[in-house]
Amino acid sequence: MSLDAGQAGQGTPRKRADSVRNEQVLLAAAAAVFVGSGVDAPVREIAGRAGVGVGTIYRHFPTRADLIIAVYRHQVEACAEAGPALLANTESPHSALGQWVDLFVEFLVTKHGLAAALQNDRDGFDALHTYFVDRLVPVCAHLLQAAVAAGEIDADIGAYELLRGVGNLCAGEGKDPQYNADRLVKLLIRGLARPAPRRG
Amino acid sequence: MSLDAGQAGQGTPRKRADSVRNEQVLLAAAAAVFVGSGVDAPVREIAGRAGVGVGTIYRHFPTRADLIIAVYRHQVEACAEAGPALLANTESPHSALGQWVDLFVEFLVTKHGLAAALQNDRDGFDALHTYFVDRLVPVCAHLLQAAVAAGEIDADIGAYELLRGVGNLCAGEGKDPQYNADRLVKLLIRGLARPAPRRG
DNA sequence: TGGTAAAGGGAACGTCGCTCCGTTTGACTA
DNA sequence: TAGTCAAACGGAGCGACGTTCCCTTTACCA
Repeated sequence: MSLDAGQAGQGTPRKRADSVRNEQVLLAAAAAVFVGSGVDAPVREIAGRAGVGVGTIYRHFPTRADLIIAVYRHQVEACAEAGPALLANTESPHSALGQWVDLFVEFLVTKHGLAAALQNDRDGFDALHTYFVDRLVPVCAHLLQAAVAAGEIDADIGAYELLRGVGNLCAGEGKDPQYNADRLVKLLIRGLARPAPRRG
Repeated sequence: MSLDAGQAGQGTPRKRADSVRNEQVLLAAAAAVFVGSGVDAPVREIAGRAGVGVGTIYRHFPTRADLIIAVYRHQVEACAEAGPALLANTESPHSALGQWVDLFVEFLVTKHGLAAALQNDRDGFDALHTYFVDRLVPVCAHLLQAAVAAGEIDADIGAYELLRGVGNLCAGEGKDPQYNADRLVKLLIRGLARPAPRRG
């Protein structure tokens, strides 16, 4: 096994600054391209958007699966961190929940691509899936809780249940032009809202 | 819908002889290549095996889905016709059943490829699927019946059930090197056999 | 048997994933 | 601060692919 990584700060911080910067840029570019063109998007498109050469991509992510996995973890993390941030910056918790679910839906594109890319590696996929569940369910639960506390929604749905439902709504998205998952998800979230007290 | 095909023999038999011959050759070649290299096999490989140019393939089957559908129908038909033939030419009906299931398994490669190629067209796929069931279940039932009549197997399994079971055993075949569907199918068929009467 | 439209064949084009290697650059040392 | 050097970069280039285009061949009918 190689302990070469230079984060423990033994004597020499190995990673060059431009390298770590490019890795971040690549993850962001790949995420955007996946959402726009699917996970089968050409490598050159990702490189172009990131403003780097294709060689750089292959240096950081030797296989397409490596790239997808990295984007996936990156997005799980970003999605998880966005939850509390949205809650803090948005007046209504229910609205924050809606915005957060939008992020979640975008991210599902990568997740579904991941499943296709890891057909061979059931174990690897399962590991990433439990990571995904463990990381995001609490965030969603937190948002739900806040909305309940604010009296905006009822407390009759669980976080896992909601995420699972949204995920299922997005299954097969993009295949059938008749089917628009986004719209259905929006409706679902709107349906969570407690009816406003009648005025009169 | 186009009724252009020239089989009703109005005035002029439109189709040229070499055209129909090449179409048959192409279907056979494509079927063989699909089994050997999967449904994503290069067009040139199919053309090469058929001994024709790539242009000829595109003339007959403008899209890959067209080709796969045609191979699929062709194989369903061939598989259906092979049932009675095997029964007539093989001493033991149970053995005939085994050989027939081998054909069926080969054919499943195309069927699974079909599902992938027709993601957009759920209706088209469903139509082909019911065609497949309607055509092959009776053939399988006939083989089972013969084996039962010969006292080689028990009558406790239905044709649909058996085909479904074989189909499920073959799901995901080729992805995981640990998993060999062929072997399991063989075991399943062998398991149908009635134990030979004890001697002694 | 000759004319003709259908069918065939395959070179050629554009795109893709991926590699390879000359060039650039960040980081460490003297 | 200047010099050194390995790590990182970029993109031309390779081989393989799907698809098209057009010239050649051929089966059919009068």
